[in-house]
Amino acid sequence: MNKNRNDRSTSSGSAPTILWLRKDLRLGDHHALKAAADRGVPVVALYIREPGEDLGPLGPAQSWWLHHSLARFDEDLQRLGNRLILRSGEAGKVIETLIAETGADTVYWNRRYDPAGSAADTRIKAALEKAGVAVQSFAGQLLHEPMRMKTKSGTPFRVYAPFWRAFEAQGEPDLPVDAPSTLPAPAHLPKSESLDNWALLPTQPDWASEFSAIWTPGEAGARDRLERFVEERLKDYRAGRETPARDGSSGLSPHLAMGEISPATVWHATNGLSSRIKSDEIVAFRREIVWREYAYHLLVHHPDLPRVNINRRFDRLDWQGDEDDFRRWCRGETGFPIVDAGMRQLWRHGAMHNRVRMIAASFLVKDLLIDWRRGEAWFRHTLVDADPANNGVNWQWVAGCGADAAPFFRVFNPILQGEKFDPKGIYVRRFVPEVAKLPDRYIHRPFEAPASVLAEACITLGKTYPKPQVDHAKARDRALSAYRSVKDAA
DNA sequence: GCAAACTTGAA
DNA sequence: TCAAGTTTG
Repeated sequence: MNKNRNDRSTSSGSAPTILWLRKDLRLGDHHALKAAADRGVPVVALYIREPGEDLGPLGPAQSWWLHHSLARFDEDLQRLGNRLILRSGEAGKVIETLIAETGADTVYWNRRYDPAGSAADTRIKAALEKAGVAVQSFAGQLLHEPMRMKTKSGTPFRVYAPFWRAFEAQGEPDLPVDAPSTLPAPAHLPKSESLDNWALLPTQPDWASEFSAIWTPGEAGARDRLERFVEERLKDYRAGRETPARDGSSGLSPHLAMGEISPATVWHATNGLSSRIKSDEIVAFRREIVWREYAYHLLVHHPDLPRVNINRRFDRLDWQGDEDDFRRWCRGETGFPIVDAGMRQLWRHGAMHNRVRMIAASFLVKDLLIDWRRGEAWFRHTLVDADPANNGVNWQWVAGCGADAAPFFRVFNPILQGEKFDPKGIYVRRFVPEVAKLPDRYIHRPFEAPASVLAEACITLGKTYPKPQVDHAKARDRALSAYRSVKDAA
């Protein structure tokens, strides 16, 4: 710990390290933070509100999350004897300014992998090094570096299964590193902007009112969520994650998206449990963690994937659907209860059950024939777990224009999917109370219920609950012919 | 160059 | 049963 200090003492004394934090607001398993602590000089912990990311600013749901995450992280830093410094502006300029203010001679950060972010980092690193500042970047947002994995022929993977096998062949991911016990601050802390002035919380305060009942942003909340998941839900993961009413998923995605917990921490929390929990369940969960790795692998090799069809043949697809169609989907007024339940859960909770995401997304793309990019944008706006890689990759998967060669005729039937995965309508009734009194038999198809049943359930279709936006069978045929024409044109 | 394989389906 | 077409080893 003292070695570095002695090395530097002749030139720069105890010039501080700037620790630039991004979507890695945690103390545990944070390689840049650990390395900064180990230097034994004061650390300036910096978070920059940058003007534009690739896809524009964070959506309002994730901005709500960021507000609380920054506040928690500042509290955590205070326990280590430090504070979080907030600044706005173009990152390179902000760091230069802060170097001038503090006399820092070193900048550390954890790498990011979104195309705009990593390109910016490369530029900033070059500029700082030219100015004589030492810059070091660290891994930690992913289990393995996404550019490292290659097929036997040296190309990037396009298909998940072989990617998974190659991932497994790399052996266990590195163990997480511990949080440091102190992180000394400089004698004079640089000025910080005020978090409240950043106005990250929604302007309609009632919008996010339910978020805080469900989510606890911050590292402690993430670790608590992980612990409870491993204790309670992992043993029945495969069935639980397919059952919207039970929601057996881990709920870790927003924490991972903000870097409040590292994937290595999550991975290794599922080690050493084999006596209590079947290995099939653990593998199933790990495969989901590795899907995130795979999404970043694709994003690195297809930097425009959030906007551009990976399979360019789909550029010619003749999308339909008007503003009103789109608005009804956003609001959960499609007339298909499972879709509406999902879209309303999204609005109320900032998240939607995985199975229902597929159903709702398929409905937008196939039944309404609306461009997947509009759905992607809405999800980015409303999801607390919006992730530049996952969101684009999964929308492209649903739309059929992604890296995999899924059959184009796979169209989810919202009625059958509802009956299969929410047979008792528990999930639907929770989010679509106006159909709650329907018997199970009609809960996913109110438009087929006899008049007497509707009357009994106090439903007037078109008034108390919407008529179905499309006839699914016809919509399916329309989608198939649109997709077929793209195929034939090739 | 060939065979096997491919997250999540519908009728 | 149907019905694609590419990726990977």
